[in-house]
Amino acid sequence: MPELPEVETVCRGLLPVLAGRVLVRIVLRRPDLRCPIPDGFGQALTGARVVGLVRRAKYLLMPLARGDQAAETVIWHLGMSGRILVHPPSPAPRPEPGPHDHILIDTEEGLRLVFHDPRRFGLVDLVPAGGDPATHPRLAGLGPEPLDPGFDGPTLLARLAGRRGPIKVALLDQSVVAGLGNIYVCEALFHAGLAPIRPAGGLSEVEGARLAAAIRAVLADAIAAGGTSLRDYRRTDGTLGSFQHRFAVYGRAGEPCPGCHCGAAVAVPTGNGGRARAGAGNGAGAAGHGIQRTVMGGRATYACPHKQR
DNA sequence: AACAAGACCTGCATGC
DNA sequence: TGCATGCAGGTCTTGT
Repeated sequence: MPELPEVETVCRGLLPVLAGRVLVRIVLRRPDLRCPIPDGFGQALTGARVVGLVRRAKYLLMPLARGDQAAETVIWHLGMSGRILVHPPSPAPRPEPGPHDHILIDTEEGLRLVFHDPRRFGLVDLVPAGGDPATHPRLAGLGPEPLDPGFDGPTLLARLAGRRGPIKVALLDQSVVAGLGNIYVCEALFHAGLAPIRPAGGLSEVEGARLAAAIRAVLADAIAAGGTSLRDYRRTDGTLGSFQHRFAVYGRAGEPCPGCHCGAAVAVPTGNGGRARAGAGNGAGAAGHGIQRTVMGGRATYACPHKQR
């Protein structure tokens, strides 16, 4: 689930709550996430102060300090179903953690941070004290941040050069652009008017500029909406994001295209809150108009074949 | 280097 | 109602 906007939303929610807090108690309830929680994780956090919280791609980086000495940096990834929730201090005994609450972190002031991840595709790792997070193996190969001021058409085209596979698949490659996932790739390609099947390295300068702008616009809109909540994602206070109500194509197989309105006369709304049923989208009128679902790179792909070329 | 496919793990919706 | 099946927001590994 969590793509760049969701991780950014979590980051913005956590930062004011956590900055400056001292961590006093760490409970690892389930060590086998996607990767084993590193040895010394609890010791590294216990007694450390949270200096800040930043996002890089879909990762959260939480630098720690001891006194005025920089200490380790915690790396979080939420995988497909991960959440980080904050429970305020409570005089009453806390409820027993649920089966998927894998890491509990208490602060000096009695806040509790809970890392919850049913599918256990998430991970945590540590950057050693004094180390540069950018050189960490999981971060070193990441492409440019699409919301950085320097991200534009030429930057994107340079990353795509030489790739003959579909643009849809290339944009999911975190070494090309960092932070995009299946939802926002579908949405950005729609707004750029580009067919997902187009060879990645074959875009013109104009198309590259359009795509870069569409990526930035979609991400900015999604962040403003607090991210997308389909099933698992929650903000740190447990509330839902709302961008799922603004999808143009994702999960809308069989519905009319919101751009060119093709397929409108024979639309078959999915009526299930935005999640399309597998195989839906075949009844959208003559000549395949309306939003269509295909599978590309093993992932569901939604597009309007009329508007996106 | 680029690409395709499979694996990881669990919960949910659907269909029978 | 209960069971089997397929699908899901991500990333890594393996093989071509």
